[in-house]
Amino acid sequence: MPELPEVETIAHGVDRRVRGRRIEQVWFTSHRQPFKTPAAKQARELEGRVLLAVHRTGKHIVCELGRAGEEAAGRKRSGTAAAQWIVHLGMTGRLLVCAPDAPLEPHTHARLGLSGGRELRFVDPRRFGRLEFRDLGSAAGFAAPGAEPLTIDDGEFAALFRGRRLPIKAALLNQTLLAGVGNIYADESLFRAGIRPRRAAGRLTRAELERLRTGLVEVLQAAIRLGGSSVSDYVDAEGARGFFQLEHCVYRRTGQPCRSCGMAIRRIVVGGRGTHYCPQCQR
DNA sequence: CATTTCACCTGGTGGC
DNA sequence: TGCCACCAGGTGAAAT
Repeated sequence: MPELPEVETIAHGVDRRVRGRRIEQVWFTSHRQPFKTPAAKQARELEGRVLLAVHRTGKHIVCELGRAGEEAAGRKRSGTAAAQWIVHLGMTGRLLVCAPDAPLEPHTHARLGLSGGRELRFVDPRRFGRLEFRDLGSAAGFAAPGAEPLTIDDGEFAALFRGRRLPIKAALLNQTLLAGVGNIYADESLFRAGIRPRRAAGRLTRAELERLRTGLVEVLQAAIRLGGSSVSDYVDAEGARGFFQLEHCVYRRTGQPCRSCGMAIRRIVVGGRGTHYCPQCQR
């Protein structure tokens, strides 16, 4: 479900609600699929640690953790992290902060009981999400392989696609090139830049690449401002929907008139993913 | 190596 | 109402 703007919204919301809290109890209610680190090890490692900060890297949510037994840091200060809990939401994952007596939703795989009486819950019907624990004493901190779309400059952006023959749409989705772009924002940024999704990535002109980077940054920032896109069931850390789906120009608008020229939006398949574009505005 | 396809899961929707 | 095909915000392994 979530791409960069949705993950950013969730990470920020979780951070505000859990920063400085201690993880007092851990329940992992599923023992297959979502655990990149074995469930028992995660449960053992998480218990007693303080949540220092929560932030986004690519599509990953990174929870910075203090040492077990460390003093709760309070809401403002954040000490040096000793470990990380890394959450990837896959297609349908949700990370929620709620009251401990809130009804337990189906497919709740993890519950962290926090000091101050709230719970952090991981819910994921399709189980494409992943939970990982990292001890920073023995492993490096999490780093997404791809570049951050919000901060990369035009030169680096152009270099990502040089010599590549795959469709630009598929290249945008490749997380080892850019971290955080998914199906919605790939389609929306290509519309803003006036570029057909099937164009070979390495064949785009310098001017087109600049329009693409600018369009991508603008669409991601606009989506973050509106709390992300709620296409079906996406909600943020407190269960609120986003509103950027109302601003989509092409994504899931097959057959509807282009907001710019009125021509019917077309749907094709590129790289195995549903892809939407305006045949008039995108060349 | 670069690129494409498919499997992994469950649930919602729309046609008949 | 029921059944079925198709669709889905992601990724990584296997095949080409």
